[in-house]
Amino acid sequence: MKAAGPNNSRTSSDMLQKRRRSETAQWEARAPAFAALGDQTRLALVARLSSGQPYSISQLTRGSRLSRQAITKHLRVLERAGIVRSVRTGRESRFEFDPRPLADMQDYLTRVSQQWDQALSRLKAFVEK
Amino acid sequence: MKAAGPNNSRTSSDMLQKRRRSETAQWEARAPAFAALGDQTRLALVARLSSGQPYSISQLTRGSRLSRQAITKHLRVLERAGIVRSVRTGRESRFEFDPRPLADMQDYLTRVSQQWDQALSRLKAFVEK
DNA sequence: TTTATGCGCAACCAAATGGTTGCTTTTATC
DNA sequence: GATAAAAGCAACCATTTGGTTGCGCATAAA
Repeated sequence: MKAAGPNNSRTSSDMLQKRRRSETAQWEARAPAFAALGDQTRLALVARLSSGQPYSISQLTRGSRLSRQAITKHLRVLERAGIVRSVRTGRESRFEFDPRPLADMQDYLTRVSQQWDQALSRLKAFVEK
Repeated sequence: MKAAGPNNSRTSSDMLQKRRRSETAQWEARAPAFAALGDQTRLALVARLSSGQPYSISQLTRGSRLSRQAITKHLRVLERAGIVRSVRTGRESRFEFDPRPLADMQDYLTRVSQQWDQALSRLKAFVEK
């Protein structure tokens, strides 16, 4: 949160690091989505909303031991991450699921897993040669 | 963080909620893994480590503008989530990737997505009838 | 038109997070 | 044995997070 200080010996080769940074640029955007799912309550909310039906805040609160405002805060976190949309109808605001950020996360995970699998098979090929 | 207070009207039907809670028990365990990836720096670290090679803390620090201790803290977060293991060899401790928690996360995401897809196709079938 | 329900806003709080700095310890290297 | 490198430990700090409470405002229901 503070700015970077010294102690870092930033003087070394910078080209490779720049390249690595531009490669990672895509991933870093997914961090908020992962963070949004980094909480039990939110995981449960998403699971519930993925059933297709939209739910009002009060409805979602009735299923939990937390206060309405706590649930509201969690929903806003999910909303900022784009995982959920709120539509106000009458006096209640209903939340509905949006699967798109989830696909991005899937993407990251499979990419990482594939890279790992490839590394493993390279190792295996080398050992078995 | 505090305990739950009143304001919650916990007096209503409890059977369904208990059922829902036992269903969600599996997911909630995944929250720490999601949280561990909920940070740019950690996403980049994981991507780097998934190449198969283990890296020492200093090596990983050289690729970043943060201090060594900051990187260390991030690595410990990943380690607590089981995404990464540290093996001390000589004076350096090398971190290596462990893909298993990632598979669990994949599992959650595909489950949720599938539930969503099923809901969509039910809706479609209903409309097209 | 009262009354009840659903929600938003704001203040407040404790704990967790993400970062720094300084110092010590352990292990290589000269 | 002296020096340098890698890592650990601990204190400190500001900000974020996850929760509460109280109150006011719309909107629906009696």
